[in-house]
Amino acid sequence: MPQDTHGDHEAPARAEGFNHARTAQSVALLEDYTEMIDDLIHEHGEARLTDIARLMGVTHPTAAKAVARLKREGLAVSRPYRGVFLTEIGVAMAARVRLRHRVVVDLLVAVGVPAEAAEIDAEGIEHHVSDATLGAFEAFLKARG
Amino acid sequence: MPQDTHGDHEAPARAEGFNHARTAQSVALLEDYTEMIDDLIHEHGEARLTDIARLMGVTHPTAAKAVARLKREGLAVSRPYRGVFLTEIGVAMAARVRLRHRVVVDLLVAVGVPAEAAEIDAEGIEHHVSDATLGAFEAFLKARG
DNA sequence: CGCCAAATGTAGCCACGTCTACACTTTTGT
DNA sequence: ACAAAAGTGTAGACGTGGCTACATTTGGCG
Ligand SMILES: [Mn+2]
Ligand SMILES: [Mn+2]
Ligand SMILES: [Mn+2]
Ligand SMILES: [Mn+2]
Repeated sequence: MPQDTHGDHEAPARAEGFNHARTAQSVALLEDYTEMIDDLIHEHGEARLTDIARLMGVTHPTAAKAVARLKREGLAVSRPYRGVFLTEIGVAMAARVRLRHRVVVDLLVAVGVPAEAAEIDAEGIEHHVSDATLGAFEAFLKARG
Repeated sequence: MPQDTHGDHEAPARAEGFNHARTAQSVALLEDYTEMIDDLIHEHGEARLTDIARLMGVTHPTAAKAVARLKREGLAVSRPYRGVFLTEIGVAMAARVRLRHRVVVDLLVAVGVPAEAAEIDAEGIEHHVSDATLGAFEAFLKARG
């Protein structure tokens, strides 16, 4: 993972995209989990670890470690054997991530990608869409009606 | 990384996108390095480890490990203290990856993303673009002239 | 030719994300 | 109320991708 001691100090222009991609990847997991937890809370009133794990397609210890990282980074809170909840920051991230996810799917569909492929690919693509790109996507979609 | 023992055996539909993204990420590094090595060979006749490292934005031991993985997976060959070369499979991957990279950048630009952001974001996005999506991108671009 | 700088190899550290296996707690059902 | 089932915690293993530090080889140059 991007242990990111610094690394960027004199990277050639060519390397910029790679460094960005590495950074994006390191937050992708946080984004997916916060969005998922937010979804579960809205749908079932709480986010149980088992449900998180099942829907993320991982085993429960993997989800537990992810939640531990969310807590460490101030995005979530939880007490032993109880559900997981998002902090204010976590909720904000979830909202941002959900919007971007939807925009990406819509953009893909708008340019002709089949809905099913759009959903699947968007799950990975979304984490690499910068604000500039997101803005362009929104403008493109708006100009389409 | 996707240690992928199997995992997918009874994943709910919701998890499919996440599993795909994890798999894509596990080959992203191979794709970027093969493309870079191919670039260097075309530009300088050979791909030296130091150049690979510098252009990828990592230290040379990191690049060395990546090359070791490329060799292990049958994508590259090299002898100690000499340059790195791609196998037939490696060359094929590089060609495929380069095409997809270009199509992604073109698509982004076509929908209004600034060129600079398009280049940077494409470096991450490309690895999550399925064949179906790539085909749709190409069709969209063609229909634009 | 021989030396020195640059390139490459290698060892070893760390953080992460995944898993299995097992321990413990909570909930459920009779 | 208690036993069984389900959920959760935790330890430990593994592969990966970063890094630093140091050893070795190559190659160019005086
Ligand atoms: Mn995602
Ligand atoms: Mn998403
Ligand atoms: Mn890339
Ligand atoms: Mn690329």
